[in-house]
Amino acid sequence: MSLRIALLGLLAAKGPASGYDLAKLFEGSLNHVWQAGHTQIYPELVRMAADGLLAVEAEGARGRKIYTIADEGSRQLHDWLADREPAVTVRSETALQAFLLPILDTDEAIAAVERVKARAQKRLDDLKCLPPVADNPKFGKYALRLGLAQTRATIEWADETLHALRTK
Amino acid sequence: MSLRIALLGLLAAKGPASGYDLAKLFEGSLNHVWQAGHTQIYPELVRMAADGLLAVEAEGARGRKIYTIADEGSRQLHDWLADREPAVTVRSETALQAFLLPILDTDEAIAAVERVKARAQKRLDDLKCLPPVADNPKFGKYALRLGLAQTRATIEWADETLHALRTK
DNA sequence: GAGCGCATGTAAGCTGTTACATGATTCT
DNA sequence: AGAATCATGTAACAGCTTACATGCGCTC
Repeated sequence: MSLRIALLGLLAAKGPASGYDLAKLFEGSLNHVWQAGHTQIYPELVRMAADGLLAVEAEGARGRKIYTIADEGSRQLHDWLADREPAVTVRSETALQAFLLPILDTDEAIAAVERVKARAQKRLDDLKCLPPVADNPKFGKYALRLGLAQTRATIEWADETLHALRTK
Repeated sequence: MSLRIALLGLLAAKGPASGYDLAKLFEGSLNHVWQAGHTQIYPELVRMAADGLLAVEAEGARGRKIYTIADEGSRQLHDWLADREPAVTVRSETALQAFLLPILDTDEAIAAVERVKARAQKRLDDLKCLPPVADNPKFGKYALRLGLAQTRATIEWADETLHALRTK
């Protein structure tokens, strides 16, 4: 379901696009928020068109199809954004490692937390140089700030945890 | 894979337990870190026993099986914790809503962010009264702090975003 | 015309969810 | 005795990943 919303959102932000375009856009903009590869995107677009959420605007060389958002698609996108209570299924390997940290002895635990910190640092850097979505700086702005805030929180947790591990 | 680790970790923390015990423990402790219901846990335990990660210590009334962690299980748990670079597949409906916020007009957007904030607030409260895992306060301590830090970051983001939306 | 990147797709397999099924104990 | 809840499971389906397949268009 959320994959549909993500695709509708990208089409709303960028206008008509092919599956390939959307897959690229996905990677460059939504990646820190939702993930999907082309193998998931292509068939989903077909289903969405069959369900009347998208229209095929044009068909070009080598089967390239340009999709546009249809009225029903806009409607569902808007309704989801305005009404949906977001589901909160957390599945974080990082948090799982944090949970089980006491199983390791101190120096192994320190190494593990250092790894978490390094990753978060890298992510922070990546987020800082994300390009705007379809030259439309509004889109993604709030999600970017949310990502930054949460990543900074992770780094602070790592520092605090390293300190606790080292002074015990 | 991570489900196995979570189950191994709980068995390491708590000692011998049945599938039902583990499902309850999961819900009460790991829920903010990883999710799994009994329909996923029961068959996984059977497979883990078949793979030699667990041993069936006893079989009681109505098919109740008590699992213990086997040496191979301990080994795999330790190796995963010590070596595994945690995968970072983010799939957050909240972040997706944040991403697409500009599609809504201002008052709808404000309402959506208010909802996010209320949920985060509730989660914060829930986290604060989590019981210790199997009377073992070490386990889950670090993950709890990580959850708190990230949830607080979300609340701060919501406040900042509400302010931005209201003064424009 | 050979090689490389572009662009689209299919298929098998794994993970996770929802719905259903069933017998055992405990409570009233 | 009947109802609730404990405890274990199965089956169908939805969502996602990995691996494979293929053909077009451009460049050298």
